[in-house]
Amino acid sequence: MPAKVQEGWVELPEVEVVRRDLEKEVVGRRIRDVDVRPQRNAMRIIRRHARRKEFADLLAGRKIMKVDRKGKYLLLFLDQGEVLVVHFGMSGQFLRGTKRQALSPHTHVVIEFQQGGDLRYIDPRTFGEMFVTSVDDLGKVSELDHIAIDPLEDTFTWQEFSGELSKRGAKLKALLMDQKFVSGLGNIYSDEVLFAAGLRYDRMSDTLSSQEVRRLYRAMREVVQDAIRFRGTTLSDEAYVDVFGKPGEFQSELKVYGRLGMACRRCRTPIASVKLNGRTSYYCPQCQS
DNA sequence: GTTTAACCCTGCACGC
DNA sequence: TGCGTGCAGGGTTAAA
Repeated sequence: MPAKVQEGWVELPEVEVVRRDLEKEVVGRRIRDVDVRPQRNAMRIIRRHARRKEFADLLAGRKIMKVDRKGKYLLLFLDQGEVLVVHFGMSGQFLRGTKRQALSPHTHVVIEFQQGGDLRYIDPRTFGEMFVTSVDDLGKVSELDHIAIDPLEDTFTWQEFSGELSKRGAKLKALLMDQKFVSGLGNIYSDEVLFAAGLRYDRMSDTLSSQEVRRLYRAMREVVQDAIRFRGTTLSDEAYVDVFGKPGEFQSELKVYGRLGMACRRCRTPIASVKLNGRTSYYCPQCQS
Protein backbone atom coordinates (compact mmCIF):
# COMPACT_ATOMS: atom_id res chain seq x y z
CA MET A 1 0.00 0.00 0.00
CA PRO A 2 1.58 3.29 -1.02
CA ALA A 3 1.99 5.89 1.68
CA LYS A 4 -0.73 8.48 1.54
CA VAL A 5 0.45 11.78 0.12
CA GLN A 6 0.48 14.35 2.87
CA GLU A 7 0.46 18.07 2.71
CA GLY A 8 3.67 19.53 3.91
CA TRP A 9 4.14 21.69 6.89
CA VAL A 10 6.73 23.72 8.53
CA GLU A 11 9.21 22.86 11.23
CA LEU A 12 12.50 24.39 12.36
CA PRO A 13 14.56 23.55 9.24
CA GLU A 14 11.98 25.00 6.87
CA VAL A 15 11.61 28.17 8.95
CA GLU A 16 15.39 28.54 9.10
CA VAL A 17 15.71 28.15 5.31
CA VAL A 18 13.05 30.84 4.82
CA ARG A 19 14.80 33.06 7.38
CA ARG A 20 18.06 32.83 5.45
CA ASP A 21 16.23 33.52 2.17
CA LEU A 22 14.51 36.56 3.66
CA GLU A 23 17.78 37.88 5.00
CA LYS A 24 19.10 38.00 1.46
CA GLU A 25 15.85 39.04 -0.21
CA VAL A 26 14.07 41.57 2.00
CA VAL A 27 16.49 42.96 4.59
CA GLY A 28 17.22 46.56 3.63
CA ARG A 29 13.97 46.92 1.72
CA ARG A 30 11.37 49.48 2.65
CA ILE A 31 7.69 48.54 2.68
CA ARG A 32 5.56 50.73 0.46
CA ASP A 33 2.19 49.18 1.14
CA VAL A 34 0.55 46.11 2.64
CA ASP A 35 -2.49 44.49 1.09
CA VAL A 36 -4.49 42.24 3.39
CA ARG A 37 -6.66 40.42 0.89
CA PRO A 38 -10.44 40.85 1.04
CA GLN A 39 -11.41 37.22 1.74
CA ARG A 40 -12.59 36.50 5.25
CA ASN A 41 -9.74 34.06 5.94
CA ALA A 42 -7.18 36.80 5.60
CA MET A 43 -8.46 38.20 8.89
CA ARG A 44 -7.68 34.87 10.51
CA ILE A 45 -4.04 35.33 9.61
CA ILE A 46 -3.88 38.78 11.23
CA ARG A 47 -6.28 37.72 13.99
CA ARG A 48 -4.56 39.79 16.67
CA HIS A 49 -5.40 42.96 14.79
CA ALA A 50 -8.94 44.28 14.71
CA ARG A 51 -8.82 45.66 11.17
CA ARG A 52 -6.85 45.24 7.95
CA LYS A 53 -5.88 48.90 7.95
CA GLU A 54 -4.49 48.77 11.46
CA PHE A 55 -2.10 45.97 10.47
CA ALA A 56 -1.14 47.59 7.17
CA ASP A 57 -0.50 51.01 8.74
CA LEU A 58 1.92 49.53 11.25
CA LEU A 59 4.07 48.23 8.38
CA ALA A 60 3.78 50.85 5.63
CA GLY A 61 6.92 52.98 5.30
CA ARG A 62 9.03 50.72 7.52
CA LYS A 63 12.35 49.26 6.52
CA ILE A 64 13.20 45.64 7.33
CA MET A 65 16.43 45.61 9.35
CA LYS A 66 17.00 41.95 10.19
CA VAL A 67 15.25 38.58 10.35
CA ASP A 68 15.54 36.36 13.42
CA ARG A 69 13.98 33.06 14.32
CA LYS A 70 12.71 31.85 17.66
CA GLY A 71 11.58 28.24 17.45
CA LYS A 72 9.21 28.15 14.51
CA TYR A 73 8.51 31.89 14.75
CA LEU A 74 10.07 34.39 12.36
CA LEU A 75 10.81 37.87 13.66
CA LEU A 76 11.22 40.64 11.09
CA PHE A 77 12.69 43.65 12.88
CA LEU A 78 11.67 47.03 11.46
CA ASP A 79 13.40 50.39 11.64
CA GLN A 80 11.04 52.13 14.07
CA GLY A 81 11.28 49.66 16.94
CA GLU A 82 8.60 47.34 15.70
CA VAL A 83 8.62 43.65 14.83
CA LEU A 84 6.56 41.63 12.38
CA VAL A 85 6.06 38.21 13.99
CA VAL A 86 5.17 35.30 11.69
CA HIS A 87 4.24 31.70 12.41
CA PHE A 88 3.55 29.43 9.42
CA GLY A 89 1.26 27.04 11.23
CA MET A 90 0.84 23.97 9.12
CA SER A 91 0.70 25.28 5.59
CA GLY A 92 1.94 28.88 5.61
CA GLN A 93 4.65 30.14 3.27
CA PHE A 94 6.32 33.31 2.01
CA LEU A 95 6.84 33.78 -1.72
CA ARG A 96 8.70 36.51 -3.55
CA GLY A 97 6.67 38.00 -6.38
CA THR A 98 6.21 40.95 -8.68
CA LYS A 99 3.18 43.03 -9.51
CA ARG A 100 2.82 41.30 -12.87
CA GLN A 101 2.55 37.83 -11.34
CA ALA A 102 -1.00 36.76 -10.48
CA LEU A 103 -1.66 35.95 -6.84
CA SER A 104 -1.97 32.26 -6.19
CA PRO A 105 -5.03 30.96 -4.32
CA HIS A 106 -4.96 31.38 -0.52
CA THR A 107 -2.75 34.46 -0.70
CA HIS A 108 -3.76 36.46 2.38
CA VAL A 109 -1.19 39.24 2.69
CA VAL A 110 0.97 41.00 0.08
CA ILE A 111 3.85 43.16 1.32
CA GLU A 112 4.92 45.54 -1.45
CA PHE A 113 8.39 47.06 -1.46
CA GLN A 114 9.36 50.58 -2.55
CA GLN A 115 12.24 49.18 -4.60
CA GLY A 116 9.76 46.98 -6.49
CA GLY A 117 8.73 43.39 -5.97
CA ASP A 118 6.65 42.00 -3.16
CA LEU A 119 6.48 39.27 -0.53
CA ARG A 120 3.32 37.18 -0.38
CA TYR A 121 1.95 35.22 2.55
CA ILE A 122 0.06 32.13 1.37
CA ASP A 123 -1.69 29.70 3.70
CA PRO A 124 -4.46 27.28 2.62
CA ARG A 125 -5.25 25.98 6.12
CA THR A 126 -4.88 29.40 7.77
CA PHE A 127 -3.37 27.88 10.89
CA GLY A 128 -0.55 30.39 10.57
CA GLU A 129 -0.59 33.95 11.76
CA MET A 130 1.25 37.25 11.61
CA PHE A 131 1.14 40.31 13.81
CA VAL A 132 3.07 43.47 14.53
CA THR A 133 4.29 44.39 17.99
CA SER A 134 6.99 46.65 19.43
CA VAL A 135 10.39 45.29 20.41
CA ASP A 136 9.66 46.36 23.97
CA ASP A 137 6.48 44.26 24.05
CA LEU A 138 8.04 41.13 22.54
CA GLY A 139 8.58 39.74 26.03
CA LYS A 140 4.86 40.00 26.68
CA VAL A 141 4.02 37.63 23.84
CA SER A 142 3.52 34.47 25.86
CA GLU A 143 3.94 32.06 22.95
CA LEU A 144 7.41 33.47 22.30
CA ASP A 145 8.31 33.68 25.94
CA HIS A 146 7.59 30.00 26.53
CA ILE A 147 9.74 28.72 23.68
CA ALA A 148 12.55 26.51 24.90
CA ILE A 149 16.17 26.49 23.81
CA ASP A 150 16.93 25.95 20.13
CA PRO A 151 18.81 22.75 19.25
CA LEU A 152 21.08 24.79 16.98
CA GLU A 153 22.19 27.22 19.69
CA ASP A 154 25.74 26.82 21.00
CA THR A 155 24.46 27.26 24.53
CA PHE A 156 22.47 24.06 24.12
CA THR A 157 24.82 21.54 25.72
CA TRP A 158 24.28 17.84 26.19
CA GLN A 159 24.80 18.17 29.96
CA GLU A 160 21.96 20.63 30.16
CA PHE A 161 19.84 18.46 27.88
CA SER A 162 20.53 15.46 30.08
CA GLY A 163 19.37 17.31 33.19
CA GLU A 164 16.15 18.43 31.54
CA LEU A 165 15.41 14.89 30.31
CA SER A 166 15.78 13.32 33.74
CA LYS A 167 13.70 16.05 35.34
CA ARG A 168 10.79 15.13 33.14
CA GLY A 169 8.97 11.81 33.15
CA ALA A 170 7.40 11.86 29.73
CA LYS A 171 7.46 9.83 26.55
CA LEU A 172 10.25 10.95 24.24
CA LYS A 173 8.05 11.64 21.22
CA ALA A 174 5.77 13.98 23.15
CA LEU A 175 8.74 15.66 24.79
CA LEU A 176 10.60 16.31 21.53
CA MET A 177 7.49 17.92 20.07
CA ASP A 178 6.89 20.05 23.16
CA GLN A 179 8.06 23.56 22.22
CA LYS A 180 8.53 24.36 25.90
CA PHE A 181 11.08 21.53 26.16
CA VAL A 182 13.06 21.98 22.97
CA SER A 183 12.00 24.27 20.16
CA GLY A 184 11.43 23.65 16.50
CA LEU A 185 10.72 19.93 16.17
CA GLY A 186 7.38 18.73 14.79
CA ASN A 187 6.04 15.35 13.76
CA ILE A 188 8.47 14.68 10.90
CA TYR A 189 11.73 15.63 12.57
CA SER A 190 10.90 14.15 15.97
CA ASP A 191 10.37 10.78 14.26
CA GLU A 192 13.62 11.17 12.33
CA VAL A 193 15.54 12.20 15.44
CA LEU A 194 14.27 9.20 17.40
CA PHE A 195 15.25 6.84 14.58
CA ALA A 196 18.71 8.38 14.32
CA ALA A 197 19.09 7.96 18.08
CA GLY A 198 17.79 4.36 17.99
CA LEU A 199 15.13 5.20 20.59
CA ARG A 200 11.44 4.38 20.55
CA TYR A 201 8.68 6.98 20.71
CA ASP A 202 7.40 5.68 24.05
CA ARG A 203 10.67 5.57 25.97
CA MET A 204 10.36 7.54 29.18
CA SER A 205 12.78 10.45 29.31
CA ASP A 206 14.02 9.67 32.82
CA THR A 207 15.06 6.11 31.97
CA LEU A 208 17.80 6.92 29.42
CA SER A 209 21.39 5.89 30.01
CA SER A 210 23.96 8.64 29.54
CA GLN A 211 24.97 6.99 26.30
CA GLU A 212 21.36 7.14 25.07
CA VAL A 213 21.09 10.79 26.12
CA ARG A 214 24.19 11.61 24.11
CA ARG A 215 22.84 9.71 21.10
CA LEU A 216 19.59 11.65 21.29
CA TYR A 217 21.38 14.96 21.68
CA ARG A 218 23.65 14.29 18.72
CA ALA A 219 20.76 12.99 16.59
CA MET A 220 18.74 16.12 17.23
CA ARG A 221 21.46 18.47 16.08
CA GLU A 222 22.49 16.34 13.12
CA VAL A 223 19.00 15.78 11.76
CA VAL A 224 18.12 19.47 12.00
CA GLN A 225 21.42 20.57 10.43
CA ASP A 226 21.12 18.02 7.62
CA ALA A 227 17.54 19.07 6.91
CA ILE A 228 18.62 22.71 6.61
CA ARG A 229 21.45 21.69 4.30
CA PHE A 230 18.88 19.94 2.08
CA ARG A 231 16.65 23.04 2.34
CA GLY A 232 13.79 21.35 4.17
CA THR A 233 11.26 18.60 3.49
CA THR A 234 8.69 18.81 0.69
CA LEU A 235 6.34 15.82 0.73
CA SER A 236 4.03 16.69 -2.17
CA ASP A 237 3.51 19.27 -4.90
CA GLU A 238 1.31 21.33 -2.62
CA ALA A 239 3.76 21.28 0.23
CA TYR A 240 6.51 23.51 1.58
CA VAL A 241 8.60 25.59 -0.80
CA ASP A 242 11.22 28.24 -0.12
CA VAL A 243 10.84 31.98 -0.79
CA PHE A 244 11.60 31.39 -4.47
CA GLY A 245 9.01 28.63 -4.83
CA LYS A 246 11.61 25.89 -4.84
CA PRO A 247 10.87 22.66 -2.93
CA GLY A 248 13.25 21.19 -0.37
CA GLU A 249 15.13 17.94 -0.88
CA PHE A 250 15.27 16.34 2.54
CA GLN A 251 12.26 14.10 1.78
CA SER A 252 14.61 11.73 -0.04
CA GLU A 253 16.70 11.50 3.15
CA LEU A 254 13.82 10.58 5.45
CA LYS A 255 14.42 7.28 7.21
CA VAL A 256 11.03 6.60 8.80
CA TYR A 257 8.50 9.40 8.36
CA GLY A 258 5.80 8.49 5.83
CA ARG A 259 7.49 5.14 5.06
CA LEU A 260 4.88 2.82 6.55
CA GLY A 261 5.46 -0.77 5.40
CA MET A 262 8.61 0.11 3.47
CA ALA A 263 11.90 -1.58 4.36
CA CYS A 264 13.98 0.16 7.01
CA ARG A 265 17.02 1.68 5.30
CA ARG A 266 19.25 0.18 7.98
CA CYS A 267 17.85 -3.32 8.71
CA ARG A 268 15.12 -3.96 6.07
CA THR A 269 12.41 -4.48 8.72
CA PRO A 270 9.13 -2.90 7.57
CA ILE A 271 8.58 0.56 9.09
CA ALA A 272 5.66 0.62 11.52
CA SER A 273 3.40 3.43 12.62
CA VAL A 274 1.40 4.21 15.71
CA LYS A 275 -1.28 6.77 16.44
CA LEU A 276 -0.36 9.09 19.30
CA ASN A 277 -2.84 11.77 20.31
CA GLY A 278 -4.33 11.69 16.82
CA ARG A 279 -0.92 12.04 15.16
CA THR A 280 0.84 9.34 13.21
CA SER A 281 4.33 8.46 14.38
CA TYR A 282 6.65 6.23 12.32
CA TYR A 283 9.43 4.02 13.66
CA CYS A 284 11.50 0.94 12.97
CA PRO A 285 10.52 -1.85 15.40
CA GLN A 286 14.00 -3.38 15.05
CA CYS A 287 16.35 -0.37 15.18
CA GLN A 288 14.56 1.58 17.88
CA SER A 289 14.16 0.38 21.46
C1' DG B 1 3.48 16.97 36.93
C1' DT B 2 1.74 14.54 32.23
C1' DT B 3 -1.83 13.25 28.93
C1' DT B 4 -5.85 13.97 26.27
C1' DA B 5 -9.20 16.42 23.53
C1' DA B 6 -10.71 20.13 20.98
C1' DC B 7 -10.12 23.89 18.07
C1' DC B 8 -8.89 26.13 13.74
C1' DC B 9 -9.61 25.08 8.01
C1' DT B 10 -9.15 22.83 3.50
C1' DG B 11 -8.93 19.07 0.53
C1' DC B 12 -9.46 14.52 -0.24
C1' DA B 13 -11.82 9.98 0.05
C1' DC B 14 -15.77 7.70 0.16
C1' DG B 15 -20.62 6.50 -0.37
C1' DC B 16 -25.09 7.29 -2.13
C1' DT C 1 -21.03 11.16 -12.67
C1' DG C 2 -21.86 14.42 -9.21
C1' DC C 3 -22.76 15.85 -4.95
C1' DG C 4 -22.65 15.71 0.18
C1' DT C 5 -20.46 14.21 4.25
C1' DG C 6 -16.80 12.97 7.25
C1' DC C 7 -12.40 13.28 8.73
C1' DA C 8 -7.16 13.72 8.64
C1' DG C 9 -3.66 16.68 9.58
C1' DG C 10 -0.13 19.99 13.21
C1' DG C 11 0.47 23.35 16.97
C1' DT C 12 -1.37 25.15 20.85
C1' DT C 13 -3.91 25.42 24.94
C1' DA C 14 -7.34 24.29 28.20
C1' DA C 15 -9.18 20.61 30.69
C1' DA C 16 -8.66 16.15 32.80
